[in-house]
Amino acid sequence: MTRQVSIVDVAREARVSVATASRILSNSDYPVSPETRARVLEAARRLDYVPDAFARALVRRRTGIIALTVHDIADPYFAEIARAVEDACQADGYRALICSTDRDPDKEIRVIRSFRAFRPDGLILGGGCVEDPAHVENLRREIASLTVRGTRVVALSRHPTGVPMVRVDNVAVARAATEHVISLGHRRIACICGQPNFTTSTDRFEGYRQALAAHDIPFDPDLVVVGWYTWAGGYQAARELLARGVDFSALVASTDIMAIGALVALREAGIDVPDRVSLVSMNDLPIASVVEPPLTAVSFRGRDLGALAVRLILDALEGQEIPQDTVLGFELKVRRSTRPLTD
Amino acid sequence: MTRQVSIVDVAREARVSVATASRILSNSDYPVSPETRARVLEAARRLDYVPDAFARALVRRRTGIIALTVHDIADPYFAEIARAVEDACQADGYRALICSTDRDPDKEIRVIRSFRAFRPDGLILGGGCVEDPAHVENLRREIASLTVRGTRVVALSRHPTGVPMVRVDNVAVARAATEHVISLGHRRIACICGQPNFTTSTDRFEGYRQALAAHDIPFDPDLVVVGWYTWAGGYQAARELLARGVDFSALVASTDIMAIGALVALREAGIDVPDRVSLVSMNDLPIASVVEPPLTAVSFRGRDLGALAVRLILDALEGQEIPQDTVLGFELKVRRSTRPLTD
DNA sequence: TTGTAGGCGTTATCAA
DNA sequence: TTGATAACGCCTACAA
Repeated sequence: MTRQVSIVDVAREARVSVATASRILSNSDYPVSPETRARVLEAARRLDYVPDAFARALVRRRTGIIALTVHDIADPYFAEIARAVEDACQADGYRALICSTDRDPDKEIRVIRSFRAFRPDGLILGGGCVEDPAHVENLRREIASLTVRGTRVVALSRHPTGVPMVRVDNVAVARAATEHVISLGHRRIACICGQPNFTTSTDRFEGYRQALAAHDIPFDPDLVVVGWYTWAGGYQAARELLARGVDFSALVASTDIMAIGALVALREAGIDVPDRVSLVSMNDLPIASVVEPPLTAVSFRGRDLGALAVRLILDALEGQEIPQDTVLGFELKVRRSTRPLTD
Repeated sequence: MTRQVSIVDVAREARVSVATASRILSNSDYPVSPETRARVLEAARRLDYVPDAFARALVRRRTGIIALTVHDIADPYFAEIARAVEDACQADGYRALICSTDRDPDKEIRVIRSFRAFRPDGLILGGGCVEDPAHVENLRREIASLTVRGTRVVALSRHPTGVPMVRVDNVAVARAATEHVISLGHRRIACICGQPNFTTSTDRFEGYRQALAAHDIPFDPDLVVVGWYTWAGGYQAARELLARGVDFSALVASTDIMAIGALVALREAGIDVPDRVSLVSMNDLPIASVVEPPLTAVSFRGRDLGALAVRLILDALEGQEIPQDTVLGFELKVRRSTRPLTD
């Protein structure tokens, strides 16, 4: 294990001072003669020199790192976001540092705290936020100590901590999904929600309620069931719903993944989608259009959220003012999992 | 934007020297009196001190970073691996630095090169490798310059660069998949392969051929079709196969994702799975058991690969010798997408 | 048990 | 246009 080749080696090899070598190798705009430049570049190439990001960060007070928290990188929704963030970072010479929080408030705090050691230039909070005042306060404090050091923070969902947001309006998303089945004549509309207390869950539940209210459909708590944001969660939730023996002709699922789980449960129970139950979901991940039947879904692009968040962080780093709340659009994609209510 | 709180501040606050503060804060085993320790810890807490990972890495010559290349973090297979790597890292105080290469050799080189700036303690090559001699040589060189500096490298697939591997035997995996349908009486067995020249693709294709040969089934190139490792790739490939008008009663897909794409294409063409065509895939991601019909698949856990790779890297960092080739097992999961050949 | 001081690789400030 | 040199924040001999 040899010592790494440093700028000192390059300077010596090119017979210039470290200062000169640095000016060239860090492509500063400091004037330097073409011959020296060529000599240094050549020396660096010959020695296969790669600047040390750590040493550089130490003096520049810029790390080139954008940290990203997600609930679970193995969840396709967050994987997409991560990919978008990664791409946007790469395009600007930044690196993404990704960590999963498992929707665990304590872990979220730990993760962000451990990010602090890396003095990231930016932090993107990818997942929804637990709406517990104590947690929000902890989070706020943790974020503040990053902000103070210059880290720009952006959240990809409604966020009670007050950080700038890039997001979709999840209330509107869920309302659109619910109104779609209402427009098809459905009145007994069940709903699979995510775990309560998360911004995303409460917003989507709220959208469901708003849609019902807007059409004078009485709210029936028996039609609402809660589950984890996984396909197993959707499966379980649908089973619970069926076990209740309540009557419903449409089902609004909070995410594609849960919808797919619910689809399996319905199929197992011999309930045809869409003949007996219309199923509508949200997100519209690629998988949603591949299952049978392809899912009607309110579609929005997680990719765009991630990419834009990076964009805003880079802008902020340049000193620009960034908007407090950027709300992206969505679109209903009608496929074969929903149909008009008959009989 | 204030200056970050450094160990100097903590030392001053606790009225000790920086050295003493460091000894406590870096939990070295250097003896230090309980009172001083308490005072320093308290000061650190009060000041909300978090050691600077960059400064620390600079002097320790350990960064606590394990880099990971994947073909695409948004591909569920790699997302699982990433998650496993992340978890294993976190458990030991390491951080994962993840980058997608898009199966582009040039990008792979660029990514690894850019990793070098971070002097990672470990590098995991998550995806299959292009078997082009020139690329392998470039890769080998890039890897060598990391190794020289102490980075431990592990690949998660057969790797012509000679780095230690943690992998499944993809030849055997594909053979098992193919032999399963053979055992069901199928003889006209089509195959959807990944892009050629990748270790994974060639291995799985080889396994398919071996199985045929072992059962005296003639190899028919018309039954082999190539596609991208995406569901769209599987869809296209299946369409191409159908367009050829060749007769087949079983289809071996190289991955679950491709199998799902193929399933859609078959369904669109009015071909029932498994009644008219038996479909078998490899990997067995969660989604494989959720589609209709649930897929028969050769199952192995990407999670295990990732977790073990981290384990080996940490061992190597401790000075242990690590095995050159660790081959993990697999298992055939028979579900409803395959059935005996009738008539 | 504690403190002093040198150095990790880089950039930036100042002089030349 | 170039070159010394002092930081950046931390750890670790070596001294006390």
